[in-house]
Amino acid sequence: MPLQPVTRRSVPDEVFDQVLAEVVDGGLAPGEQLPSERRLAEVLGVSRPAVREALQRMAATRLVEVRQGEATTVRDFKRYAGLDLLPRLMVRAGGLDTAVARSVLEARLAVGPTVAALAARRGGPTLAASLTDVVDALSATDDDVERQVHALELWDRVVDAADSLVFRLMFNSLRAAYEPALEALAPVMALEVGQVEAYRLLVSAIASGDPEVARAAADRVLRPATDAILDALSELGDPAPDSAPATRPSTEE
Amino acid sequence: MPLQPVTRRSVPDEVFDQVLAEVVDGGLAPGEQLPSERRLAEVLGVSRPAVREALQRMAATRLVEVRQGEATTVRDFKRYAGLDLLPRLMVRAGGLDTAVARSVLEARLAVGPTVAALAARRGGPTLAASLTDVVDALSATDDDVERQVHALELWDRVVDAADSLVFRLMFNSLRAAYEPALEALAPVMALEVGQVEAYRLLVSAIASGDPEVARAAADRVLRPATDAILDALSELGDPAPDSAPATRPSTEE
DNA sequence: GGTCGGCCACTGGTCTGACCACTTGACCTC
DNA sequence: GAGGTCAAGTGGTCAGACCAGTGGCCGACC
Repeated sequence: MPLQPVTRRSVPDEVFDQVLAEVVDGGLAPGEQLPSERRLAEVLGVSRPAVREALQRMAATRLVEVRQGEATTVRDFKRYAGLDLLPRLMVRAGGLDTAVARSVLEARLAVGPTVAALAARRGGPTLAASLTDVVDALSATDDDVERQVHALELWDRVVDAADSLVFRLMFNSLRAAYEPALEALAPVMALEVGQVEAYRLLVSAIASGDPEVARAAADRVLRPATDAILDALSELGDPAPDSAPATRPSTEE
Repeated sequence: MPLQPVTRRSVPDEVFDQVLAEVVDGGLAPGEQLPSERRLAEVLGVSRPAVREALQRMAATRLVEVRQGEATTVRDFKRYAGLDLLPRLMVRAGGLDTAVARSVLEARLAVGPTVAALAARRGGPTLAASLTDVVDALSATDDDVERQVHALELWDRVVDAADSLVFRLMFNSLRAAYEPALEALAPVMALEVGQVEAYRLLVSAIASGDPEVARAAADRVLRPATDAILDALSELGDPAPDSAPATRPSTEE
């Protein structure tokens, strides 16, 4: 294997990940108190600023609550965490969390057509050409990874055309969860990104300016792969074999 | 006015907000370089760890890119920021951003019915009673703020019943943007949270277990106020009067 | 003259140790 | 017992130092 680039994880990143895992995987229940910054620093063998930086990021993500003079307490992440936490939850305990993957697909199927409809209503005169360019690029390659990249780019432009900040941010969050796994997903996504004709229909539907036609076309693009993967997921049920098992026994106090 | 609780903003918070405003309001374009941490600390009159903490949070939000040995550069927040940034974007430059508010309403109208449909499909036998409790509480008060709180609680439980993490996180993000403005929104939301009957229909539709009926009922709850507010927004157009004008002239380098 | 190499200035990364500000609860006084 | 006081522990902040990369300058070698 050709010399992988060295990944340098910063100390605060490391701390953040450890505490996050503890919170997300249930080692620390909501309401529980974290060790003090000094104590954590001592236990983890790092300086207090490093711990502090990690905890502040946790607080910014609404995963813990920190108040001066009191101990830092764990919040209920399921109730308060934002969509930005999605990437971290996709791969809980060392493997893909199938329940989370399922819900990503559901959300995609629900939101995609709506975005396409908005894009149809609001897209400017140059939109059609812009989208066609991307589909041309998509159809020009046989590589499933490249196709996924082009499909993402297509959706990116559709989202832009929809001119709705919330959908834009949702898309960004979902992409952030999706992109790291892009190569691993190539086999399962091949079905979707291979349907060049469906994409072309979507583009012309959006260009036509009819929201409902665009909505239906988007559904046609997304549904086949969504259904197929959902079926596959429900078949293999809960366990996620293959990958390494959980590695955090949470014996720590 | 009865002695508001003192708000203590931490130094890193303050720095974060300032840099964020600079990035979001366009004072710093994507690709531009931020001053060095030392320089920023000097200019802002705070310590370097404080600046550092703020910049790390900016990086965690994907608003800047920081690499050791190089200057920290601004990223295109519209392309990379996640849904968690929404609260900060709602009130750009001192007033409510109407374009953002519009898009929140659109998203709500698109996602709400889908969530209701999922809840109908997956809700357990105890769901109906749980939802009815909330609607009872909602109908028992005349105060529009309280009603909003109950409506939020209702949606919270519906989202729980939908059993889909992504929608859960979306809801959390949207709520985080919505809750701070809850009191200010009481007048405009009165129309929606006043329709007790529509909520009751929604609950029974979800309880019936028919996804499409639930979807329609949710639409009926959300659409009136959504349309009304969207109309009002498009009438008053771009300018947002009343509130204080922008206060950051971005003359700083 | 061109290129390679090292030096240097500058960036972020991390640590140490200190002090401030706040909360809590025990204790002590009235 | 009610009140205030105080000490201990928490997070908040700072100053200063050093480590670790990056990129450009510049001289030495080919």
